[in-house]
Amino acid sequence: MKKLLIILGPTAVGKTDYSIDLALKYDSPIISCDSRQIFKEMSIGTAVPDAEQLSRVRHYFIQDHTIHGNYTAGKYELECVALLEKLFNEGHETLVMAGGSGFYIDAVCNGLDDFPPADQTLRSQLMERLRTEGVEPMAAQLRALDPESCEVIDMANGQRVIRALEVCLMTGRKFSSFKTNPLKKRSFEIEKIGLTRPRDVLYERINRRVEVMMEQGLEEEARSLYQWRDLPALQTVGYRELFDYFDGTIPLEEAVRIIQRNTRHYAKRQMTWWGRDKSIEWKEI
RNA sequence: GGUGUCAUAGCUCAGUUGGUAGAGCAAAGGACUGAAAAUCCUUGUGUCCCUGGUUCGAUUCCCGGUGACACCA
Repeated sequence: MKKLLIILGPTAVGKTDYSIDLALKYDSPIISCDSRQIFKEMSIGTAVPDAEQLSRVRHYFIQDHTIHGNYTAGKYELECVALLEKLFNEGHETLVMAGGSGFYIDAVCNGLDDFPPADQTLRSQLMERLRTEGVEPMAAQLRALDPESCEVIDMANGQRVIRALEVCLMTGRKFSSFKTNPLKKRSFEIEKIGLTRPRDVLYERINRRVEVMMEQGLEEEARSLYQWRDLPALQTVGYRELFDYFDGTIPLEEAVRIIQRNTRHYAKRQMTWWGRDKSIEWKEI
């Protein structure tokens, strides 16, 4: 049986080096599963593998999409599963996947339901409403259209309410009616290995890595992307904080400190996401 | 050596006219179906430096320690 070996873990834990060793061992390319390293416009702040690492193993989904294309987990599921099928058909027995985007990993492992993708015009209208009216009126509208959803989704979460509302409005069907949780059958076996480190060690690595990013020129990279700051792809730790600095809202030192803190928070959220996945075999490195 | 000030959460500090305490920052826990590095929810973690005294009761007042800082020698 063909096998997909997934290396996951919080940011800065050391997935890149670990997965390269593993890929060499299995003579596999690395299929990245990272919602930000996928963008070609970003590199320092997303900590993509460096040229030397990329030359040792063929990588997929590293800097091969644009921030202007509103990429989503749904697209990733389609593209990634298609790629996996192709590579397995070419003869690979084991394929190595590595990344920290839990939602993307689950999309590949279990599949997403067949919700319609967002309509950008409607999406921006709803976002504008959220900005001006707040969540409550929109939550009330959703409650009227789809009471079942209100039981399940967090009605204080503007993003979730918008998404559910937009599906209801687009299709005339209840958002909840799409949600059937059918585990999609994959033609390969899946093994998940979670890399972990003691919390204090991980936080130390994160703090240090942010400093290194600054030395490598993160500020310049962010400046070159400043004009696109409103794109979803740029709602990313390491960039937004510098955008605030460019605005003059906060001093540079403060921005760096907040990048470090937000990265720590992000790592913690990743661990929470994986906490309930009992199929992960954890390894302290 | 002398005098003075201070000692409270991980950090910086507030406060209790004596009834065992709260802000900011940091942190912890959780949710998650096409923005997911996003978005949202919840939570105060404490020998109030240590002995002893006064008191029904001391983190608070008093004596004595210890430590830090400042000034004077």
